[in-house]
Amino acid sequence: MKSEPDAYSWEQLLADGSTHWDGVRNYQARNLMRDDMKEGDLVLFYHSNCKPPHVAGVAQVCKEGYPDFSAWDVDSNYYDPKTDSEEPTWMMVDIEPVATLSTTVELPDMRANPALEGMALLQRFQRLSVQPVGEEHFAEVCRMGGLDTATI
DNA sequence: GCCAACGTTGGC
DNA sequence: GCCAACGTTGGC
Repeated sequence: MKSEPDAYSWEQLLADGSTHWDGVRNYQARNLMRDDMKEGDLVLFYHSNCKPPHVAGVAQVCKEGYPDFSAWDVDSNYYDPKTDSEEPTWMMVDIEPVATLSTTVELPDMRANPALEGMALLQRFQRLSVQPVGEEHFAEVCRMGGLDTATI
């Protein structure tokens, strides 16, 4: 899951203890959160649009897909007037931190690692803010960050 | 700051 | 229903 650190950072998640992943307004990302993400699923928390972009920590899903109520909150930045609470269009999950990587894993290093070939994040112009990660890629990113997935 | 990709919007 | 215009994302 991607977040711009200025908007919502890993440090903020640590401080909050958990968060609603609200504001996703893309159908593909919505479908992943609604259909595929299950409680306990691990998540790479990625800081985008910063120098360099990097994975900062591992989180997990602590609440499965449910309506993103910010869509019908007129005061929210994510207000979507075309949707209503009767038939919610947008869904979110809640996540909580599991482990901070001892060293952040930077995008250029990920690109340089042949073991991560094919990872969605590394595809050119991959803008999706929620993406699936294969188990082996996940473990490799953790390893690069000094975290042994077996200990999670 | 640039710009490619891609999703969305709206005129026709 | 097509497609041009426009906005957003996000690496570089």
